[in-house]
Amino acid sequence: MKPDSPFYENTLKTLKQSELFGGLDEAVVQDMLLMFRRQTWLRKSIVMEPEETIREFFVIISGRVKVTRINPDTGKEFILFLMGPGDGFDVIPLLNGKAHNVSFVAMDDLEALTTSFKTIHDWIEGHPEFNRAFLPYLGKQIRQISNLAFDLALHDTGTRLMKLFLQHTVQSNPHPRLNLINDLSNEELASMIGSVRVVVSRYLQKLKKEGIIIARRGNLEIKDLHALVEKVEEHLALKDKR
Amino acid sequence: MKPDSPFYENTLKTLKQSELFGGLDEAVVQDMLLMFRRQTWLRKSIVMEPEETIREFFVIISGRVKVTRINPDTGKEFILFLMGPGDGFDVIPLLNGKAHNVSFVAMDDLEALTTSFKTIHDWIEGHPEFNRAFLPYLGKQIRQISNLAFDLALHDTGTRLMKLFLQHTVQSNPHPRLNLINDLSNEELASMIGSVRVVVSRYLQKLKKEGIIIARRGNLEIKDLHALVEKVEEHLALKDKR
DNA sequence: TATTTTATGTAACCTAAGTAGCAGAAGCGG
DNA sequence: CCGCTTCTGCTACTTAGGTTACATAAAATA
Repeated sequence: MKPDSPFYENTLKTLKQSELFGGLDEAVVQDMLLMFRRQTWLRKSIVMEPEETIREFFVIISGRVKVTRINPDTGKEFILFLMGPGDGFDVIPLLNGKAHNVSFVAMDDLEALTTSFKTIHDWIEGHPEFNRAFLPYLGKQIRQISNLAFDLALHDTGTRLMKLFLQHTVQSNPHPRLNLINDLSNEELASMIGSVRVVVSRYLQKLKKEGIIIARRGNLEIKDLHALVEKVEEHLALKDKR
Repeated sequence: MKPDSPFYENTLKTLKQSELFGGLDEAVVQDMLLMFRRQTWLRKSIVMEPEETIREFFVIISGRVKVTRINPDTGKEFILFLMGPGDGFDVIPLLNGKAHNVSFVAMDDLEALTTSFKTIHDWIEGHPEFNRAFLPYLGKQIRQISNLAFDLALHDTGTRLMKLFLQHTVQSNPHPRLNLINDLSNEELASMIGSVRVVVSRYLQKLKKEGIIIARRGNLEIKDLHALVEKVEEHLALKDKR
């Protein structure tokens, strides 16, 4: 992407705010931008399949991407995590050059930067300072995935759903906001916690009746964050008493 | 550890065979050994708690370590993974310096090298070639954990148990060997797949009756690997037909 | 060897969560 | 505006897998 591109300013701004590139000198980011090209996808289109994970590297400028695997036998989908503006993927094949068995699917109309894997590798070699952001970023992802595994193994579906909400809640006035997941369908929420639509719907009804959340088609809101936090803890505590 | 230590030869040998240090020049490994000290633990003792994960780094010389988290409310334990000789821990706090919410417990009498986090950090800075082994090692762990999460979300308990066996099977004559998990109790197998003892026991009985495994107290063997592989696939395929 | 501890097998029972099916509501595209 | 598709809510039903309990077997310890 060249500095005279109509998208240049906006792209640069997004990168400067990102966790992965925000800490670098602006000059370095500008150098880097020269190696990327801008590309767009429509909502619901597949950005990358497993075999391609060792060819191209992407950085999201706008829109969301889900990282999923599907059980080929039941057709059931599981979303490993969601990514938004500033996130880069796929970082795992960067580590050992082997393809990663997941698909990347656009959840909104998507705008991303893309470049070949080789370019990224060369660039990392030449800019060791990048590791100061890259390694912690990686660390955060590993923790997130481990937590997901623990939750699946140790908590029931209701608890996992509430924890999902808490994880994506950011404080703001007058109501806390639900980052990244506020407009997901019950179906998609279900595939983030390893469950199915009907069950998620059941729990959502309960939470609505208790006045903890507000949920309409495509709009989810935390009404009473305090109660939600308490309910997650209490739920666990109750089990304790048995 | 100094070269005149009675354990020196054996330790060096283990490191040279390990994934993490095997690729380094012997001289470099010898340098590194000077910074570590040897320490031992009894079976079942706690090697490290979450708060300590940013203080010391360990490399296993002999024995196994399980990486676990316990649901404080139900007491249910989940084993994220097992580590054996040559494995190093904890690598995750190395990435971003934050404590990792897991405990490390010795499953056998354990012999490990240990050094301060700072020493490791300094050493990594000074030996960038270490990254050539470290990053792929990290990649392998992330994949393993992701697969665990997918399995928990997408497969039933029986399938997860069989997949656990397959993952730890290494070809050898006359029978395939079950690496790392061949002597685990039903209880421990259960906590590796997010289930409970009774259920694992049920599935083990079935597999025994079908002549696929041999299981006695503290000794698990794959009798018919081919049938096991087939059963995992068939199991999935059956579901498909429904 | 006797005694205690720990692991396993198995049965009866219970419940969370999944399946199937349908009606109504909301949103979308023509 | 109308028809079509996609979501949501809800009911009835099924089932995997968790809980509890106890007897037996194997190992550890005295």
